[in-house]
Formats: sequence, structure tokens, C-alpha cells
Amino acid sequence: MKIATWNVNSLKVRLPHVLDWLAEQPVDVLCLQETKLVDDKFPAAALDAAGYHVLYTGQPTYNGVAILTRKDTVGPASLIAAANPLFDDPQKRLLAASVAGLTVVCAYFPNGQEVGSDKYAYKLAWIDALATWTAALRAQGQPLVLTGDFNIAPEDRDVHDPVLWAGKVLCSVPERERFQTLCGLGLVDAFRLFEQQPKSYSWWDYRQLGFRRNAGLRIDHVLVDERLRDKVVGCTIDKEPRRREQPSDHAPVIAELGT
DNA sequence: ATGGCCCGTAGAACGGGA
Repeated sequence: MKIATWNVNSLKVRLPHVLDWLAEQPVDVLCLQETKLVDDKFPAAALDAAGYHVLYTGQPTYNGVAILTRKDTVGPASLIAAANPLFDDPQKRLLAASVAGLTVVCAYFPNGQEVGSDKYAYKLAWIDALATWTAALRAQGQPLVLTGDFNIAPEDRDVHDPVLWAGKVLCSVPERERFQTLCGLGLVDAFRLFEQQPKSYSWWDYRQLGFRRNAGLRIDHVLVDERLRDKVVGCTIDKEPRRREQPSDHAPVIAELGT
């Protein structure tokens, strides 16, 4: 079973990329972030035709998340919640669903803009509430997978230029501590269960030829319940969609669970 | 020294992203 996450930076623009990618990489679960679509504009019919059930929650212009599940393998996901019940938030950044005996949480963490800003404070509070909620969901019994765009590079090896980024948003100590707090709930970073190429990233700035220079960050993650640790057989970042014309600035991350 | 791209909402620039 393959579970993937991908910040598409507008599903309206990137729908052809998603459909092409799913045709080549028919993952069982695909969590999307930054769909930037209100619910009545969500391309459910096109994804249905591609063989996927969909759950989604969106708003105009910003944010928006979705969980796609493959019809002929895992079947429809069962919605748990389209928001964190412990955090009053007008921004559509979370979906939790039950899929094939797993609790899957699709998360679009706030960016935080700049350390010390109001948006940074919101980011930290949002993550704290997510941690509390995730612990409660996990305590309900099913193994849990927390995946999405975390907007946190957990370690310096996840950063193309750690000196440049030191202490900056996405890399600051409070953010990294919170990433570890999430792991401390009983989750493991699937990517780091395996030997990986150095300088592996999941996001590259559109500017300054970021992708060409591999000037990136690893900020998209799949955290897998430690009770499933022995079942995780791989975790990879697929850079191929980032090479396309008019790409998202993020690449999909895929974790594979064996039986 | 600064911003350099992309997207959505506009219907011109601007907020937001990371």
C-alpha cells in the first residue's frame, strides 16, 4: 500500500499533472495540499474517472486539502473530521479520515511567514493543537499516518544552505522542536527509516533556478505510526513532476507499507 | 542593497507562499 502527499499549489492548474502522475504512480492514498478550490469547484468527476474516491475541504484563494483513495484497492475513505475540533480555525488545512484500517491525517501546516510575526505565532499554536488532536486520534486505536506539507525542515541535512536558513522560518528551533513533539506521539519520519541520497528535498523555490540548483528544503513528510515501523518498506521523493512545464514548487513524497 | 517566480483575485497591482 502506497501513501503519498503532494502540495500541488492550485489543483485547478495542476489537475493534468495529478492525473498523469496517478496514471504512472497509482498510489492507494494521495493527500493533496493547497488545492485553492472551493468545494463546488473541486474536480471530483475527473478524479472519479481516474479511479479515485475523494474527500476534500477548501475555501477561496488559499489553503484547501484533499484525500484521494484508489477505488480498486483501498476503496472510499471514511471522513473523521475536516478541521481540528480543538482549534477554531477558518483556514481549511486539515482532513482526517479512516482508510484501510488506518487513520490518515492530511495536513497543510501554516507557513509562518517570518519568525516573530503574527503568522508565526499562529503556526506554532496551530501545531500545538494538531499535536493534542493527533494524540487523541491515535489513542482511539487505529494506527495513524500524519502526512502533508509541514512547512518545517526537521534538520540541517534537510536544508540546501543551513547557514543561510539558520533560525529562519521553516528551520527555527521552536518549529523543529514541534516536529520532534509530533514524532514523540509515536510517529516516525518514514523518509529517515531508509538510506537516502544526500541533499534530498521536496520543495524548491520558483526563483533563482531553485530546482536546477537543487536549492531546496525537505518540508513535506509522511509520519507513520511506530506500530507500523516494520511494515514500512520504502519512502521516496518523486522529483519527476517538478521537471515538468508549469510545475508545482513541491514534489510528491511516497511511503510504501508492506503487508 | 534588493529581488528575481507563481497563483488567485482581480480586471491593476497585491497578498501569500516558502
